[in-house]
Amino acid sequence: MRSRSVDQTTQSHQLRRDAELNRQRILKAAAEVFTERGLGVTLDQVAEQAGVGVGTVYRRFPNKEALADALFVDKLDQVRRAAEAELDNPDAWDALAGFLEQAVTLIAADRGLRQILMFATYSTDQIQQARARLQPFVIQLVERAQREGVVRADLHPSDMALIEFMLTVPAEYAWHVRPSVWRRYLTLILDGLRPARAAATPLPEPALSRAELQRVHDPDARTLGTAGGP
Amino acid sequence: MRSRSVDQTTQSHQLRRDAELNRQRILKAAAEVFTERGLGVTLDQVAEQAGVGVGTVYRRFPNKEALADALFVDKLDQVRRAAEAELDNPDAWDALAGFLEQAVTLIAADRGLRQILMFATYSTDQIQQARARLQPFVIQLVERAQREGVVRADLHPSDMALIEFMLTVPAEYAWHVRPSVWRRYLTLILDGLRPARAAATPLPEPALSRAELQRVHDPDARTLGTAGGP
Amino acid sequence: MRSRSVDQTTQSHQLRRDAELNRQRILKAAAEVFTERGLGVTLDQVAEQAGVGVGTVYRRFPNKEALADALFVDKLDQVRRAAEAELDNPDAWDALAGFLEQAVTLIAADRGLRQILMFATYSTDQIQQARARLQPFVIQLVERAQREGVVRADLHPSDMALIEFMLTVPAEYAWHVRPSVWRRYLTLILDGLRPARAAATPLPEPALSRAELQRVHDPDARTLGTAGGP
Amino acid sequence: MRSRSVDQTTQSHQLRRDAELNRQRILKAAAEVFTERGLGVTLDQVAEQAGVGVGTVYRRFPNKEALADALFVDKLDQVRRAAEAELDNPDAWDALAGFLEQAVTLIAADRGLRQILMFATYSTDQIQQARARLQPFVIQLVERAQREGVVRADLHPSDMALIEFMLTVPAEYAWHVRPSVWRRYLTLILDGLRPARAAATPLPEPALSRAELQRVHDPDARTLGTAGGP
DNA sequence: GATGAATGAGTATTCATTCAT
DNA sequence: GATGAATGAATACTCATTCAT
Repeated sequence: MRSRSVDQTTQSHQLRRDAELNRQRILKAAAEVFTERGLGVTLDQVAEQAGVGVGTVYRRFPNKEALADALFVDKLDQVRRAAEAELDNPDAWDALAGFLEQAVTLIAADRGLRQILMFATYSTDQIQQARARLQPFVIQLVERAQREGVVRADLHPSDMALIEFMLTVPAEYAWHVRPSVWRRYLTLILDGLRPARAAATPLPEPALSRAELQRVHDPDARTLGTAGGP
Repeated sequence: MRSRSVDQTTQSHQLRRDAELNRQRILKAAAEVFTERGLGVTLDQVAEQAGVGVGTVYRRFPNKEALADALFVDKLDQVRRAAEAELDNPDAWDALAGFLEQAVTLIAADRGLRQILMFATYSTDQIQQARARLQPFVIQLVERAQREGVVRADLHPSDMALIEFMLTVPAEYAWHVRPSVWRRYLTLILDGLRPARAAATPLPEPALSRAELQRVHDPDARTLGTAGGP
Repeated sequence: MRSRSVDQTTQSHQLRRDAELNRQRILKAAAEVFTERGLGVTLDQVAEQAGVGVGTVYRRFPNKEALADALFVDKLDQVRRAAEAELDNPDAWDALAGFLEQAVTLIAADRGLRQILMFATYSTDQIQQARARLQPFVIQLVERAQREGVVRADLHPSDMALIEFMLTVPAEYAWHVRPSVWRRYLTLILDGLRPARAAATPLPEPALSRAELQRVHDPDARTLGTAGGP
Repeated sequence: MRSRSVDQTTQSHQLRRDAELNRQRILKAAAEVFTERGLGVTLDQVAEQAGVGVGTVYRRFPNKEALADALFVDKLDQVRRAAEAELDNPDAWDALAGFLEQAVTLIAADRGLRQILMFATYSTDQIQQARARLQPFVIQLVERAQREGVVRADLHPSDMALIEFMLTVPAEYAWHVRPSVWRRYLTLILDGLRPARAAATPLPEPALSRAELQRVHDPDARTLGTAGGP
């Protein structure tokens, strides 16, 4: 039935299409408002942005967390595609480094996601599965580099995730003053990942200046109030 | 020192002392509950732990944020003392590395602080001043190491803070399963800080296992709900 | 009877039959879920149990209340049949007592109905009519008993309904610990209905024990929250 | 300290007095709105009636149920006083009957309470204690009557509560058309409580007329919607 | 100064009902 | 007719902050 690809005319499919459309709208809206204003936003705000009623959001996602998880799953799959693509890179080191860069680029662009990384439930089935889909590619990237001796031997594939998360910090921290500063620290870490090296790789970004440090947190965007930590 | 300087009526003296005592009690209580339960606790809880009324907390600190900032200032001063102490270390590299380790140890032990680092206002006068007090020591540590050629030349003193914050991530992330795992990443970064090196320093902690990754977020301790992000 | 009367296109005939089938399905489903979980269930749950969409429920019944009323009408008709049957009982007293017992048995078995009795609209036309259908039989039962002097003279037929409703209370109250305890109070009331009597009829059930009283309300089943009372 | 009765001047007492005053205001308001509109009212509505903020209500009572329980405890204590008073009645039967009448009068006057009787948690400590305070007096009333042979021998003290609850039904049912009709059924039950009797006691109220039956439920006051059953 | 009582805006979530497909 | 997606008003409860005592 579904294999007739383009032409789907049954009524129930019609409905599903509408519903799916709304689901996409909601995810898009959530990505937007989470990115702009962080996880603290109301699902009402998400609904408004999506142009649907709150009830609709709740019909698709049992609660805020589930919505955040869905976004996370989406992003994990994008990261997987990046890993997959880098496997084609003939240079094992470039592949690994390129993967990290792309992964952090994806994550660092999305403020909501950066928070999700710290707060989301990592035990959701959905997330477990997305993680499982990503894992093999990362393992290949790491093991190939180790086989070729271009990365330190004691690096473990699971370190990759932590490194990505760590690089999230400069991105979040300097979001308002210099969002790209995380590349400086990526270079630093990459230098740490080498088994041995003759010289330091020049850091690609200047450090945050004193002035930048002072403007680090945009007062408008901040709120500490009811912040329930993990 | 303070108890002798100015001559005032015993009455007001008493009051000042009481007030200061209360201030200390509140800070101590806040450190405790923030550490145990994160920034999400109510000020009523802080007040209760301190054995004072909420009103008293508000008399000492204009709002919750200011209290968090004060704790941060406290911690910055501890970090300063660590930096100061490491200046006596005859080995410039050991001094720098030792400082980083101590700094992260101080920060990583304190859950509330880890959250403050992501959420607190960094532009408070108090914080600016504490930062200013710390800065010269860090500069000395970095510059001495650079002078002796034991650290990469393009490291900037302000990088140190970002590195500390980054290492906060594995600490926070793996808090329930292996709080010490951040040392693994400290070693990695230290290797990255070297100007050149013949071999990789063995990583001191095993990577998070698959099982640990699954238990990363303690469901009891998590809450996303009204989490107001920065 | 209905299948023969009017001659219509098979089409519309079919539709009517389907519609009636659905109506029955919905009533059955409603009876089931109301009985199991009380009136608090959503109409979505009723629809699901019936295997139809919510929209279909609303096509058959203008709102939740109307559905409840329909169930009540159903039950009233069952009660009517009980009354009708008892008219054949040669003993006027036994007929009256037997009717009460059967009526309460019917009502007490159904949790949703017990709640409907407190909350439903009693002025619906449907209900008025069902009541009207029942009334003559009750009148006969009462008047025969009075004529034979086996029941107090000042009993009014309309008292019967109130007595049934009253007996609903022990049934609802002790639902989790001893659903049959209402028989104790039926006996008590029957003794009160006698014009005169030489002795008390032994009560058929023990009173609720202290332990039973404490378990009266099953914490799992209770909810007060948004309970909209009458 | 407190024994100095009238003159209390310590500050903390001052505050307690205010708080207690508000507590009383809230209880009074709750009794009023519960009585008028049933348990379905919002605590916001209770707060408004009391002239305080919702927060204040929640400061005194953790939730709606606790407030309802508190009212119930209050009422149980009034019932206890009624029982206590009736012990002085030289006629054992009159005492028992008088107690029932007073108890139902107290309960039937309060619509919220009638609902609480069906929905409240009966396992609260507060309620257990209030019940424990009442129990001995009821036992005395029943046992004295049994000793004197004026009540049926198999009546159990715990029956008294159920009888009161049962009589709540006509009160609730006929609330808008004839709130006093429950007396008719009290008489009936009292006749049932006698060990033997020569004649029926004339029922003190006429039965509900057909017209009254039709007006039984005030459409304004009804709501079925989210009614969560017990 | 200290207290803790009071406040009320704010939030996640539910569910009866409507309506486009 | 049937479906189930969409709606959004309504509700219980929290907590940072203020202020009377």
